[in-house]
Amino acid sequence: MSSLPNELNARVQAVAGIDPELRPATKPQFGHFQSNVALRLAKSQGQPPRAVAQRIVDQLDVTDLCEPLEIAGPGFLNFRLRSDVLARAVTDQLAEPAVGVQASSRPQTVVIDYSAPNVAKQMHVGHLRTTIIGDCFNRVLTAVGHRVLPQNHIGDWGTQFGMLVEYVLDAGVDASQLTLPEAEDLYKRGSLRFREDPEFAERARRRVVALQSGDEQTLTIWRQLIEISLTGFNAAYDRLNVRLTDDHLAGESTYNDDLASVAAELEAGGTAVIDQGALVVFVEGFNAPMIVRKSDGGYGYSITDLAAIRRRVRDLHADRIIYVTDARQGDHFAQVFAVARLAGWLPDDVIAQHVGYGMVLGPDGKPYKTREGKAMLLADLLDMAEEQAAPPIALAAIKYADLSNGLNKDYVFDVDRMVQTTGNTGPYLQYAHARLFQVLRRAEAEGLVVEEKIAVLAEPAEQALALILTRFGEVVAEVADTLQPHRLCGYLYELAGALSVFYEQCPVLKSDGEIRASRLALCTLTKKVLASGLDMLGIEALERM
RNA sequence: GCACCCGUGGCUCAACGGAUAGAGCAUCUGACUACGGAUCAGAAGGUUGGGGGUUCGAAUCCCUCCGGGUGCGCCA
Repeated sequence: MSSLPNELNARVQAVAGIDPELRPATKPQFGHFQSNVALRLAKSQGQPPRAVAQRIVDQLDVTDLCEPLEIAGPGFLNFRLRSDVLARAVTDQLAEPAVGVQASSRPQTVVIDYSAPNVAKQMHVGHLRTTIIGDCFNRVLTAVGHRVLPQNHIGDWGTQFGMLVEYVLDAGVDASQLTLPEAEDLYKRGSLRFREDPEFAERARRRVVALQSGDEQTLTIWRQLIEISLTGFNAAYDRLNVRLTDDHLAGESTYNDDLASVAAELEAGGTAVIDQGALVVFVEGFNAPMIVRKSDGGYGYSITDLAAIRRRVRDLHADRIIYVTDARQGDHFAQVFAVARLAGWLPDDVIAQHVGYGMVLGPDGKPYKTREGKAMLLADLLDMAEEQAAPPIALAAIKYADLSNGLNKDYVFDVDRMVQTTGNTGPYLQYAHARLFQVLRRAEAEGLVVEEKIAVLAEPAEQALALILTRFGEVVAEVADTLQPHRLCGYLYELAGALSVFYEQCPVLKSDGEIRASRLALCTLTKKVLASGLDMLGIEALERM
């Protein structure tokens, strides 16, 4: 079924001839929806905007949906829905299991590449963002009916593992018994020794060869390092309450066996050429070529991304591939996509997009570092927040702070601000939900039957709330399309605000009859929409706080 | 040198080319012993970094300058 705004939009379009671009009214006195269609038509029709507007109003019959139309200002059309129409809309919405979220008319297979921590290293601030954002995309896209395939492209391959394995053997430790922080410590000590001890460096290089040629002892230690890293990662994912599991692992090593054929295919097709001893692809618009194979015969980092694209399209049948990484990798991915298109691995009908996020800044407005200048650990950030609030609230605070700003912007990690229960914060939304839960629980305890019908919508506060509720589906669809979670955040915040006003002005339990029944149903719908929206953000809708 | 991102009240952020640029925090004033006051109502606070241009209309698009950040062959 089409939503009310869509229905209205279509009817106005039928009369006006162009898309009226119906939008929620910017102010209450402008009604519920506004259109500037007359302003846009005025020039081509050679008439004053208000005259054009009048002509549209004369020809338009929407009396079954709206109050009489108004022409305002320079020629805006203002629409106000009839309260019975609005009441029916929210009643219908309440009856839907998805409370207004529509399944996409064109379901896709969507690969989302996110999180991607490095083996033998703990997760840090950067991983916090990619993991939270990727998880949100996963939830939103799943909610609108797409088949989502998360891909955790962990850093489990590369020359550094030669060094690490060699150091583990030297130190005589049992890699299977390490914790992740201990492994990271070994990694750091190994790197140091690699730089200072030429003899060790030479052995480490030979160890890389052993790893690549499948030496059993080397592989065993390598696998143990991965295993203990996964234990650490999964603990972090549990704590973050994100949906990533081992099923979504597809680390760099996954594509190892593909690299030779990727390089060969590029070279055979003439896409890649030898330049200064390296196999590279020159792409128009980039001032440096993409390195496919280095002059020493090793592969560059981009080739793994190419191999991954090839598989994601060929084997996973992706219609859309989304990369959630640091904004600084924007150029890199633009180039990888361009090469993949040239090579034919990324057909025109498959969307590939890089969603770059900004940095997390410390209180000083600079990239968040520890006192020693290292990247802040993810676990430490969570600890800081949990000093200020209970874990589910602290987590909501962090996630909401991350998702409620434009993704491409840097943001300041200010714990005190994020855990506030007032203003545009995660806890404020949780509070709104908990309040509703309590009201409904009391209603139940008092033996009130919560009817699933909103019959009366007389008060402005009720109407305002109902109107916002009906917009839920389109907001979710928009976020699925534009990948801008802050729009969903803004919507939910607006909803919670309208709820507070309603709650203040319209007694629920203290009213009675049809009014009470309607208000209880309105509360039920609001609670469901809040819970659904919060869930898409990866935030737990608490019943009590 | 080339490219990308950002610049909006004291602070943190919104605004799909449309009406008087919206919220929150902080500040000030209020709200029935209050269905959860972890709330709500109100006040004050703006030349949207500067300057040009396009448009009936620009925070938004174009040009230019300033300021901050980032990326640009063999690290990922």
